[in-house]
Amino acid sequence: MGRRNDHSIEQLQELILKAAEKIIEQEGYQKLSARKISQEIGYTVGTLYNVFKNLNEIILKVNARTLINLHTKIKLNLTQHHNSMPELAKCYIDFWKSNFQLANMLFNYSMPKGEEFPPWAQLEIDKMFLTVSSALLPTLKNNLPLAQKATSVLWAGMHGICTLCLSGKMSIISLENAYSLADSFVRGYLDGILDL
Amino acid sequence: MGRRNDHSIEQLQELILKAAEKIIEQEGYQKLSARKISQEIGYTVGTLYNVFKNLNEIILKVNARTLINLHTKIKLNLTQHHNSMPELAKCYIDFWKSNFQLANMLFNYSMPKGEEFPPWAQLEIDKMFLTVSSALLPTLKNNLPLAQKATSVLWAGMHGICTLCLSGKMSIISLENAYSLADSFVRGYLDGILDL
DNA sequence: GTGGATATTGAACGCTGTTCAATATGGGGA
DNA sequence: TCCCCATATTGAACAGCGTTCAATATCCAC
Repeated sequence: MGRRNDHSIEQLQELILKAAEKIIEQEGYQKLSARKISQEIGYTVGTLYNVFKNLNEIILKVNARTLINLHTKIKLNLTQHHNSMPELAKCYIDFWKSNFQLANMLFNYSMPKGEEFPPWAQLEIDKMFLTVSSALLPTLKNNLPLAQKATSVLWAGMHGICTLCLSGKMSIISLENAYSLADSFVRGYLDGILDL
Repeated sequence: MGRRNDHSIEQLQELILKAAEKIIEQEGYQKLSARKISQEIGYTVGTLYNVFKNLNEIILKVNARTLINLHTKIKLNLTQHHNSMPELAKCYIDFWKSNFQLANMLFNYSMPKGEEFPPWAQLEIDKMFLTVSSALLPTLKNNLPLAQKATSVLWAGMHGICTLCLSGKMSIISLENAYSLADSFVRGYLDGILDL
């Protein structure tokens, strides 16, 4: 068709990422394909590769958006509920519930062999860790190493609960008791490490 | 080539599953392909489809083997260490470390849309749950509902720790402190729920 | 020895990510 | 106003994917 100039590169980026997110939420990230995206935005495959290096880069950018989205929700929840970890756990489950496919991709997508995780992604994750560990610090007698370890454990634990509950792989762990498990986990663990 | 009769169907099954496991451990399950398996075993693709319904079925059978393997290790560990949960946690991490790609597939592979998780897979998982919750029961004052919930939490938590540590996605949660996190988690949580 | 049963093949189909020469067009200069 | 060139856009091409199935080559019973 030749030159069209309907959209700037920035607009195309946004179109592509929005389309990718739509497809992922509808069909899962394994079903995402370059041709589907291009069809969705009314361009052909080639255009995607003018705007992004490849599909991997598109997925990374979508993950970055999901991550920032999650971080924003976490910060809001912490201020609203005065750094309550049980409340944060609920918030985390809610995020997984309403963004299951995107959250799934965020944590399960693995780089093609040879490629390295981009530093900005690590940085964003580290920032989120800092947000949580700071909120946790007062509860744990301002013991910083303990707060960091607890953050890791809480994070990994909530990740496990959400993954297993929402994937439906463990019949015993069903969605309805995700909240109940998370509550038992957060309260039990925080209570336990204060004793030890 | 026509009829060859080098191997019985059972032998072919074993050849295929062994080859699949080899490829998965080397390259990850996303890189598994029918043509790679067939090349590995010295047959052509068509033969795979005489023995198994499709690639999905092969993956499920590999997962079943991994699951049984894990269950065996768990049972052995529980008897060797007198139902110690911290020891079981170590055992679980070790299993993930030495079978990372297979464990990864076991927990992350999701069925093609429309297909349902086979009942025998659910059954095997439930059996493993029972093994752990039975071992946990005496520690928790023979409170069965509590033991079941605790098993779910411990399971999900260990799953999260292993996933995040071994995928290397969280720079803060590194492999070296997987054991340390797991220990804090198991001891802290079990101590905590006895208090609450 | 021969014929039928069947294990094995491999080409074919429609999908995938990615590349890149060809092309059609918007906009600046004359 | 017209034209030309820079370039945004295209779509055919390639290799690889899962899956199917008609053709085939071989084994085994008779």
